[in-house]
Formats: sequence, structure tokens, C-alpha cells
Amino acid sequence: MSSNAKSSSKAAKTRGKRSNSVTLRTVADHVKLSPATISIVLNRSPVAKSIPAETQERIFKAAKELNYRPNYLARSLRNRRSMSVGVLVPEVIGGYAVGVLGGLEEQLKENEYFYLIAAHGSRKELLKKYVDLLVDRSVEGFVLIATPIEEPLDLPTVSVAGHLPLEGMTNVVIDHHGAIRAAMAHLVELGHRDIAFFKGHPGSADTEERWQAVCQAAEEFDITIRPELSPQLSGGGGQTFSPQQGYEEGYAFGKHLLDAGGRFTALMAFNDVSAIGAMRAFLDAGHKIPHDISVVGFDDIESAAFHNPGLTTIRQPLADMGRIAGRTLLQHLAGKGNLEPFIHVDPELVVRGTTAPPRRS
Amino acid sequence: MSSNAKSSSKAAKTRGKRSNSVTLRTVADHVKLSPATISIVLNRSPVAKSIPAETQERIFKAAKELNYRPNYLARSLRNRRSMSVGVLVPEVIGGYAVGVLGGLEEQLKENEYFYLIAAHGSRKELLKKYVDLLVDRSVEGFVLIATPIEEPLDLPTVSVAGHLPLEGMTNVVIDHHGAIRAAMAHLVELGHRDIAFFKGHPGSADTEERWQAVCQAAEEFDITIRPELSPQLSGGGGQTFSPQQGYEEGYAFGKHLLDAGGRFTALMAFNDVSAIGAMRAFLDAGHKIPHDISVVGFDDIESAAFHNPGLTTIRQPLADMGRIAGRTLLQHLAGKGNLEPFIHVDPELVVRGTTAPPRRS
DNA sequence: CCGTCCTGTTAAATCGTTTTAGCTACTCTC
DNA sequence: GAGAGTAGCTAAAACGATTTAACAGGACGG
Repeated sequence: MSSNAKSSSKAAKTRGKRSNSVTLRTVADHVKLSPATISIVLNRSPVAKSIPAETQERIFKAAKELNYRPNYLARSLRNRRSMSVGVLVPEVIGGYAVGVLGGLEEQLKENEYFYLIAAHGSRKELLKKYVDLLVDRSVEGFVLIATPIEEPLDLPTVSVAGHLPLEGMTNVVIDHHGAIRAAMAHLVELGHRDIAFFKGHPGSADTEERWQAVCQAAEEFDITIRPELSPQLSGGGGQTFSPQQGYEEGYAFGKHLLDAGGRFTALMAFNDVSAIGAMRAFLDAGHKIPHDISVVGFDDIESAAFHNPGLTTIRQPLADMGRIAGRTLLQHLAGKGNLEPFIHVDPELVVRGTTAPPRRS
Repeated sequence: MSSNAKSSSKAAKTRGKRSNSVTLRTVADHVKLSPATISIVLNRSPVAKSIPAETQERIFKAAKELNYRPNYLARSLRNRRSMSVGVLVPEVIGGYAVGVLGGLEEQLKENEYFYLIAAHGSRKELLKKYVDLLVDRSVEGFVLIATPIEEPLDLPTVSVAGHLPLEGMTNVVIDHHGAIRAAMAHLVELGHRDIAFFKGHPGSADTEERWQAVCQAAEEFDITIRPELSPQLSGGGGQTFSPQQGYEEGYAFGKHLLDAGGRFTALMAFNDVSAIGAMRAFLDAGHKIPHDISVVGFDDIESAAFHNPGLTTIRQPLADMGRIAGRTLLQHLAGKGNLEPFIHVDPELVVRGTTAPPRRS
């Protein structure tokens, strides 16, 4: 153990020149065969079947002894496979993208793929530029996270959340209808009839679909949607929009709801961040949550469970969505699997402390 | 506009074969010169000075017209520069790493570098494996985020936060002493004398240094540190430790402080997550924050400002730290700048709603 | 004994760049 | 008019892998 550590630390010191420089040639010379043979054997190419097992053994052993590691660049150049995909996100920070990245990374890693990530800050010209940069880097495909584009890219693409479906790419989407239905059922079951809503910001495709889901569920449960209790978030109007601003907008709109004077016993927010902002407004105005007003969020961000009280919300399985995006893209790349335009994942209602029966009036 | 869109959408359909396949050769043939000349001119190599301006013009124009884009793999193979660095993080999720990534990305992008990221889940054998994998990918250097390693890697390395300094690499660290001093000065100024502390989990190097800072500041301000009011977080004991568990541990220790019965009017937590957990415990027990107990966190995570009340905390400039890490690593790679073992960044006390003068008893 | 078919292996082309050494055709210089 | 110098360009060798066509040598059938 200690001798091991020593030797490897010595190796580290020896590094002087950067290159390990054990090439295919090195191995070939070592076993007195040609690089071609080595390559064939090491890659288990079908041609290798005519090479006697004993020789193959020798080759594998030599490769291991010399610690041969194929040069990624050379191999990719020749094979025209970079084993990498590009990921486009609005911002690296912000919870949503990161949740997806976790799952994506896991999935890609299993298949020896890596990803290159570029944050475009929702600016069109940057987005275009980064697409080109990534294509130049020979990525084999793209994963878009909450990134709307206008026309298909020239490479296989899987899009996760937040933009209009486009032909030629797979879209991973959640079942907004099911989610909203479950949340509304929960509220109705508790006895709520007067519900306020935050509608999402324009530009995100989730907004439209989720709002339709709200309308449909409302009809189903015979709930009246009152416009004065259903403001639409602005989301910064396409500009870079930090989570902080999201909280603040929720706060402002929460206040607004109270001031409007309409009677409501529950709020279904577009997302957790606006829900949390609104909660602050309600609390500041002296209302008790959940007894005076129940609140339901959407997303289940990390801190959702630890606000006071814990936020009842609809969990988006972000990591799963990332995993699915990864898997699907890899399938495209492998030529397997026909490109479905949509893949649905199931959200889940997580009931915590912000929902309760309304106070009898 | 519309014709533009049309033509490019046509291009997308034409893609049949993956390759754009405008190579150096293509350009060379087009202007009836050799690839060598094109390369020299396009790269503004010093040798190009003997090539007449008029010819150079022709070449540049042809390259633009044909939309020539150099093949990254071929170029990197030849130049032995991959223009990428490896990033090692415990988990992609969790706020801390992501904050740093944002700044890092920005800095690298400016220099046409990308990064490959690998999450090792704090498992040693995985860490080792991913280092190898990234080296195989020809990364030119490493950025470690909150990732302790035992001996220097064979490539230039910059480490951000959370591990023991190691010779041969640059460590980006915050000034714990200044930060803690400022926070404690704030509390003392408000009138607090009885302060509880959460000590960080063992294993993180931040723990030791921050604790020393606490001791030193306490001495300076003549504050007594009472062991029964200074529990040490466990942090999952080196296992994967989700933020959720962090909150819960804070909650448990908050309760514990109350039960212990020692008198204290303020808590300085090791980080925001544990602070928020403790706040919940205090609130649940009927205490008012900040009037009964003041709370100071550390980190300034995204949601810190929007808890109720907003958390007073010490902001780590994570994005800056990422930027610095990126810049420093690139300097190493360019051979400029001598490798300093430490770079200090300044944390900043952010006063919000969880600190106030103690209630007169 | 000749053609055919294996078996085991390799030379050489290829991927698309960059770089070095050198070539041609001038112009100067003495 | 020979030698030197320059301007303008290119051939060819890298970089390190993969793959295809082919070759040597033996077996075997007719």
C-alpha cells in the first residue's frame, strides 16, 4: 500500500513531459506485431476471429502492462465519433437545468459519453453562436434544456421542457394535465372552491399547456376561474431572469391578490419560486398558511420542503427527465429506436404543510 | 428574413450525410493553392508575412464563402491541445458547485475552452476512474470543486474550496477569518454575548479553518465559546449527503440547542442549509426570529433571501471563485504566471432579517 | 500439379490539420 | 556572371488511431 503510494507519487514527479505516450506503435513493437493487429484485437473487431487466442492473450497482456490508453482525438478523428453531446441551457444556475443535468450526466457516463455545456442567457444570437461552436467541437447531438429554438438543428436533438415541439426532434415533456388534475383534486377534496392561479410567463411553452390543463381541470371540478385572481407572471420578458427576481415577482403578485379583495382560499402557483414569494406576502399581511390560505407550487425545488411551512407542490422528476433525454439521444445516435416526437414523464403531487381545509367562514 | 429561414431549413434537410466536409483541401482547391498555404494564412502564422496581402485576401474570402470551419479533432490531435479542461464535483446538484460552474464557464468560454464535468459522489474509486477518463479525453487541466484528493494530479490543477492545500496546485480559498470576524462584529454590535455555533462536518477543510476563525474572533471580542452550545455537524460522514439531509441535521441540532437549556441569543451556523434547518426548529418551539434568537448563515444560497425572515449570512462569491479558477488554470496552461499556492477571495456579510438586538432579559 | 481456400498477419491509405524543410524564380551585389 | 538573398509557395512528414486490400504459406480437392 505504502509502496504503491510512493511509486505513483514518483510517477507524478517524473511527468516532466506531458505525454504518457504509450501509443499503439509502442504496444506493437513490444509484442513484435503491427499496430493494425493490435488495434483489431483490442477493439474486438470481427476480423480478429482469425487471430489465435494465444496471440490475443499476449496483446491484451502487453496493453495492460504498458498501460496503453487509446488517444481519444486520434480515434475520434478517424471514426468520426466524438463521443460527446452538446447541452444548451439558459443559465447554469437556477435549479431546473441543474436537476436535469444530474440525470443526463449519469446516463451519458454509462455509455462513455461526455457533454459540453453552454449557457446562452436566453439571448438568440448567443444561442446561435454556441450551437456553431459546439458543432465545431464535433458534438454528435444536442440536448436542449428549457431552450426554445426556431428550427431544427442539423444534429439529432432531444429537448427537455419549455419550448414548442418541433418536428425532427424528441421532446421530453411532463403530463401537465395529470399533474394539475391531481393538485386540483387535492384542493377540492380539502374543500376549496375559490382558487387563485398564477399563470406562467409568456414564451415558455409550459405556460400554455399548463394553463390549458388548469382550465380543463377547473371545468371538470366545476371550479370558476376568475381572471382578477389569475395574473400572469412576466418572467422578465425574455431577458435574463434570476431566481431572485422570480421570488420577488411572486411576492408582488401575492400582495396584489390580497389587495384585489377577491375572496380565495387557495393559490395554485405556476412554480415553487413564485409560490414562495407569494407565501411571504400572505404571511406579511398577517394571514396564516395553510389555515387562511393554502398554497400549491410546481417543480419541487430543493428548498421547497424546508420553507415554513413545507410547500405542497408538484414534483417534476428532473433527474429522470435528464436520464431519459440522455438515453433517447444515445439511441438516436446509435441509429436504434425510431424518433418519437414526445416522451411523457409523470409528475407527482407532494403534499406538505401549505395545504389544509379552508377555514369555515 | 423569410427567404433566409427557408434556405437554412432547406440546408437542414439536405444534411443526409453528416459532414459539412469543407476541409482545408476544399478551400485550397478553390483558390488553387496548397492546404499548407491556407493553413498558414488562416492561422496568421508568422510565416505568412511573405505572402502578399492580395493572396491573403483571396484566401480569407474563399474560406468565408465556403464557410470553412476547421476540424477540431484534427487540429487538436496535431497541436496536442484539446482546448478543454476537466471539472470534478461531488454532485452536480446542490448549489455550491453550480455557483462556481457559472463563473468558470463564463471565463473558459471567453478563451474558447470548454469543460467536461464528472460527478464522483464523493467516492474515491469513482474519483480516480473519472480522473483517468478525463485524462484520456485529453483535458489539459483540472478544476476541483469541493473535491479532496490525496496527491497532485499529473496535470495543472486549480482547486476551489473544501480540501487540504496540496503542493503543485493552486487553491482558491475565501478569507474565513475576515468573514467570521465581520459576522461576529455584527452580532456583538447588536449586543449579543451568548452565541451558539454549528461547527462544520469533519472532512471538509473549510471546517477546521472556519472554526479556528471562530475561536480567534471570539477571543478578540471576548466571547466565550461554550462546548455544549457548539455541536459539530456530521455531514453524512463522507457518504453522499443531499441538501435535504443537511436541512434536517440543522433542524435536529437546533432542537438540541434548545433542549440543552443553555442560554444563547444568537446562532452562527456553519452554512445556510443548517441555519435554515435550525430556524425551523426555533420557530416550531415558539421562538421568534430574530427577536428571541438571531441567526447567521454562511454561503448565501439562492433561497436564503426568501426564507421567512430573510437569512442574514456570509456570501461566498461563488461565481467569482469560478471565474478566478478558470482564469488561473488558463494562465497555467499558457505557461504564464507562476503558480501561486493560494488565491484569496473576499466573502461579504449580507445583513437581512434574522439578526436583531437581543431582547433585554 | 494446379487452382482454391483458409489462417495469420500487415502495408498503406485515411481522417484533417500544422509545420518544417526546401524548391523555384527573381533580384542584387561585386 | 557566379553567388547570395529573397519572395512566394508547396511537398511531405507528422499527430495516433482504424480499416481495407492483399500477401505469404500451408492444406486440400480434383
